[in-house]
Parts: sequence; C-alpha cells; structure tokens
Amino acid sequence: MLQANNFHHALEIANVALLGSEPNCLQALFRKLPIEHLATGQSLFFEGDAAKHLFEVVEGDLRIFRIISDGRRVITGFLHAGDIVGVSLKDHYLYSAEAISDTKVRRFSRKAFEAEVSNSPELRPEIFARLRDEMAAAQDQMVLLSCKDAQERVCSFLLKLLRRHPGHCRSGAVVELPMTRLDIADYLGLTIETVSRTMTKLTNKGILVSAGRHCVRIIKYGTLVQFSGDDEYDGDGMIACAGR
Amino acid sequence: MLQANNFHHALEIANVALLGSEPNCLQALFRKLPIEHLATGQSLFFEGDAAKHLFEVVEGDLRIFRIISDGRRVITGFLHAGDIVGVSLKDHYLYSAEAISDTKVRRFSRKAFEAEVSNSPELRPEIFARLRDEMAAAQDQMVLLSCKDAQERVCSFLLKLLRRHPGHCRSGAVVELPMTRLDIADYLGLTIETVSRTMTKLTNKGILVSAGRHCVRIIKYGTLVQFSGDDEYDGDGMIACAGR
DNA sequence: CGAGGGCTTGAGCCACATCAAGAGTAGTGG
DNA sequence: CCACTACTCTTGATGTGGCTCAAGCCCTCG
Repeated sequence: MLQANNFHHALEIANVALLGSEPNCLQALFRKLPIEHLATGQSLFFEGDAAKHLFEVVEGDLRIFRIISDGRRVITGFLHAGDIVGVSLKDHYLYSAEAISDTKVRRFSRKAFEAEVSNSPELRPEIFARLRDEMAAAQDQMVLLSCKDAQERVCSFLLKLLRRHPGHCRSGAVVELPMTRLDIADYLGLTIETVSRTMTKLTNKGILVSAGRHCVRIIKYGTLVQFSGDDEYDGDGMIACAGR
Repeated sequence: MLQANNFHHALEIANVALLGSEPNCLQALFRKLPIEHLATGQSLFFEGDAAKHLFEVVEGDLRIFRIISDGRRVITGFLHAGDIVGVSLKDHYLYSAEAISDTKVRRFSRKAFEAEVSNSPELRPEIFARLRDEMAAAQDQMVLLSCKDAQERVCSFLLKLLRRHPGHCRSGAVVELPMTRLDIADYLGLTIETVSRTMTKLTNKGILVSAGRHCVRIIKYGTLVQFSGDDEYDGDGMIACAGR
C-alpha cells in the first residue's frame, strides 16, 4: 500500500544518523532526508495502516480523510507545505492521506522521531504547539459542522485558506483552491451542488469573482468575514491569521 | 471568574513541593492536591481566560463548550471522572467548562505541570496518549457531524457513553445521562426536539426503554451498534471500548 | 473533434428546524 | 403534605435549507 517500501531501510539509517545532531527545530529534523514525490491523486498512507512514519510536506497539498461504512468520504483536513502529518498518531493511522496536487514530502521514522523528540527539550514545545493547533482547528471545524449554514461554511473555508498567507487577508487578494469542489464539499459537510450554488451566490453578491476553476479573487473581504459567522475578535489576537 | 482565587498561592506551593517526587503517572501528580467542589451549573473556567491551570475530574461530569457569535452554544465534549482537562491548551482556554452535576476537581498549576512533564520521561507518553485520544475523539465527532443523520448521532452518543464502562457494551445495560436533552442536542448538532423524537422512536422500535429522565436501559445492543453507522471493526481492536 | 471528468444550474423532495402547546417533574415555601 | 412555580421534556403542525435526481455546460486532453 505504501509506496517505496524498499526505500525504508535506507531511511532508517539516515534517521538514526541524525540522532546525535540535536536539531533545534522540527523542520531541521527532516532537512537531510530525501524528498519523495507524489503525483496528484496518489496515496501517502491509508487509514488503519500501521503508523510507521511521519511526513513533512515540502511542497504541494494533501487531503486527509476517512471512508465511513456506507462508502461516503469525510475530509477532516488539508495539509500544505510546512505541515507535518503524524504528530497525533496512535499505532495506526486514523485517516488516509492523498495528494491533491503534485506534492513533495520527506519521510521520517516514527520511532526515531519519538526518540529524537524525547531527547530534545527544544523540540517538545514545538510538538505540543502543533498538537494544540491541530486541536484548535478540530474545534473550529466542529463548530462549523455543528451550526453553520452553507454560506457560512464556504466563507469560513475561503478565509481559512486566505489566512495561510499573512497579508492576503484583504480585498483584492487571490485564493488558490488546489482541491476539487467534491473535496471542498466533503470537507464542509455539504454536497458538491450546494458548494457550487453557494459560490455562485457569493459571486452574484459581488463578494468574489471566479478566476478559473481553482482560483477566486476576493472583492469584499470585510463582507466575507461577516458572512463567515465567526466572532471578529480572536482570543489570541492575530495568531490565527499568522498561519502555523 | 475563576472561583477560589485566594486559594491559588497555597496550591502553587503544594505543586512545587511535588516537583521532587517523580510520580510515574498523571493521576499521581494530582493525588496530593485538595479537592474543589463545583455545584451543578457552576463554571470551572471560561473560553478566552488565561489558561493558568489544568484540572483532574475526580467525580462528576463537565460540559465543555463554545458560544458563537449569534449566541448559540456548541458543546465539543463531556468530561467525566478520571479525565484531565487542559492538556491541549494554548495560552487561553479554547472553551468554557461547566459542571453538569455535582463535581469534584483537583487543580494543578499549568507552569508546574509543564515543568513536571518536562522532567519526567515516564509522564510524557501518557500526555501524548491523552492528546491522541482527544484528537481521535475530535475526528470521530467531525465524522458524526459531517454525515450522520439524527438517529445515527443519538445511537453513536449512547454507545460512546456505554463504552466508558467496559462490560456495559451489551443488551440490558443501563446508561446514565447526567446531561440535559439540550446538552445532548448542542453536542450532536441537533435540536432538543429532534433528540427527544429520536429517543422516542428508538423506544418504539424496542431498542431501549426509558428509566427516568437521566437513565435509559439498552434492550438491543446489536441493533444500536448497527444504527450508529460506525464500522463494526475498529483499527485498534477493543481499545475504543476500554475507556481512557 | 470527440470523450470524459469537473462544474453549474434547475426541479422536487425530505429530514430536520421552527413554532406552539401541553405533560411530566423537581424544587420551594407555606 | 400539598399547592405553586419553573423548568425539562414530549408531541404535533408547519416551514425550509440543503440533498437528490437530472440535464447541460465547459474545460482538458488525447
């Protein structure tokens, strides 16, 4: 299932070699590892597989999702360059991960990672910070799914993408949507038709204009924020806007 | 807002005194601390407050929730005896916490807690395990809110409560529902009327019988599982059923 | 230029929300 | 002990947002 199985042994050795170096940030842990390439649609791992590795997303985007008993798919998040997947893993992956665009990742042995983190007091706060961010994102998503209507969900989603790039939180900014409408629908707990209709409505209201299938330009940022149904005030100030 | 503010200084001293003792499990950390009592409906802390403490629930139940801009409430979880609240906190509480029954808690300084965990290699895996469980629960909740219908939500909820007591996962078991219907509704993303109607329907189908306002007896456990819409198979075997 | 996949748009329907009333239960005070 | 009150829960009637089903459009790519 996991590609490049023959590759792992070499990586283990590379990981072990890193153990003495005491890197002071997570990214540094991964820096020396070879880059693996994923084509659009290719899987990184599957829900239920033994969780032997963590990954750093170097470039591109991934969707993480679960398939439920009736065959439907729930996307629980998207990952982008700079994100690390697997920090919150149990023995088995809780979800599947697939590339939604051409993507580059670095693979790290889970065992070596845990040893590394356990030995490095500098790294632990960073791990905890990422876990906390992940929890906060999950909370926000629960609020969205619990009680936002279609328009609020779509606006919240667009804002979330905007906020990944500080300085893009303003009218005139352009949002890239690397995922398909179906991905967005499965993430927002809507159908593809409702997402499409909602985008059209937002366009008719003059809040955004389409700029190709995977791109929209925000015309009225303030209105978008209002429509998102979030409180303007955020407990941690602008931290939510500064990205991870 | 937080009660017993005059009490904190003494606690800090108690916490510091613990630092030398190297406890080997989280519960042990809290064991020596005085118990604080919360009456039904009383708040433990509020969303946005500076997160200065963690709490161990010794007895009783809490709801954790957020109030959104239009005044609606989203309950993101319930806490029970043995749970620890605050492991995943940022500088400020992400949610409010209120007692839903008479509740006893122990309070631990966040700073001392972090020092303790940082000094104790035995404690860290336990912390991570709790964070992972919290993440897994959040994922499950997202799946529930994304695509389960009312009946599936209510059945999943009842099963979740049952699974807190190993051995109760069978026909004839009794489930305590310390929270109100409104709490359940706000947790499941439904209205109080829909929760009530769904419970009635399940009763009419012979799956459960009411045993007072805060108590139901499960008659057909297997059917309840089927109706919950979860896969029978769980990646980590019976772990999900063994409670925290 | 044709085929297939992704997206948009329309019509009708259904599950759940909303609105409204009434029944059951706990708590209070005389 | 009972009456009064307030709250929780249940049940019914009606409304509606988003889902389902269906068709057509628009890219992209061979």
